Amino acid sequence: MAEGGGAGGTGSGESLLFLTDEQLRKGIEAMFFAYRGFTADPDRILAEHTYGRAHHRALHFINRNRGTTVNNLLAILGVTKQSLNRVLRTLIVDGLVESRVGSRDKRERNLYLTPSGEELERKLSDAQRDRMRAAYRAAGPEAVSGFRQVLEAMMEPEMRRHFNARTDVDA
Amino acid sequence: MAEGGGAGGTGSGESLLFLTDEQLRKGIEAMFFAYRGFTADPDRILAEHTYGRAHHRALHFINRNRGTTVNNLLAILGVTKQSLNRVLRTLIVDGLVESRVGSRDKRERNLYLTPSGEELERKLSDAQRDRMRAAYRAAGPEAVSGFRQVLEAMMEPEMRRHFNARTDVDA
DNA sequence: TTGGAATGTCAACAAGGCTGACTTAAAGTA
DNA sequence: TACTTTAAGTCAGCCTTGTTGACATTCCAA
Repeated sequence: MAEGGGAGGTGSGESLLFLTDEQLRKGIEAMFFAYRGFTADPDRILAEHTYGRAHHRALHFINRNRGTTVNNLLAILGVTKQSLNRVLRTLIVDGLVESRVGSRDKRERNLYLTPSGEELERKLSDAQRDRMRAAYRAAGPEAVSGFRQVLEAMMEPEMRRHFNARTDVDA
Repeated sequence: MAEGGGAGGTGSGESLLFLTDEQLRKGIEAMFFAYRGFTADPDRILAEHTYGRAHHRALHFINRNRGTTVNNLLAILGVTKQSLNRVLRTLIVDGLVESRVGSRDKRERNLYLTPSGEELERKLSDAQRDRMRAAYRAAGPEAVSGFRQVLEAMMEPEMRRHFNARTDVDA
């Protein structure tokens, strides 16, 4: 199965045969429907807290890049600072995120989750990981590898950089 | 690789070993970053037309299910009728979508793309398929199969039904 | 003929994007 | 030292797209 399906290939593994319009459109729809499933569980939890997806994203990436600066978070999330700031402010006021003045550069703010911030992040993350785990199990390890390869190839180069960047910078 | 990695398995192919917290979190981030890439090209085109993603989705699914009813579209898109109606109205006024009274049931409206609706749909779709094609090529046919399997497993059952439903109902 | 289904519309609201302008503080530089 | 740049935060206003709730119309079917 790995190489020669049968018909098409010239032998160099180009395999253009499966890239039909229909195949590509099905891939597009798969992304659309799957993304809805992907966000469904966290969305339900967030609604109980009057938070939205934007809060989830902030919590997620602060947790993954502890001590990250606002500017770095901006680059990862790809939104304007006004938009992020609105979300960040509520998280800070609600005591889920702590903003510490940078030690090296005092203009910067380093962001951390507080214990209750970690608690909500874990709750959201648990729900999302449960679904991801179930999907991975259903599809099997080989499928997971392919899944990751296609997703990575689909990213904008700038985002791929962030994706592959070392988490847990801390410094 | 498909079966015995080495360590973990009891032999019954459970393969729990790769489902670490880190693996799952990377999968989550991959979905996030990839979805941004997935929508980036159509978004740029839509901005020129003062349309948004909601318009794109409507055009896409009307094109795929020609003659679909509003109710069916509602179920596929998973939004309220008021929300869809706002988008649909602008597309009808702008002459991209035609709404015909149902012949069997005159309460229903069957939706079709007009020639200019098809033109915009194709433009958006071309851009999105180009990226999908590039990702598929970069990852290879086996990866594509895995990609599709994981995405399908991630959908809500209701959405999976729509995903697997026959397109081009027309009737 | 009456009830319910499908559609459409109005109003009001919220989340979360955006732009633009501006302030403050710190750091870098000429 | 004086000027410029950078990081962060804020205010105001706008847009899209989602939500509820109320209500009118049409028309099928019991």
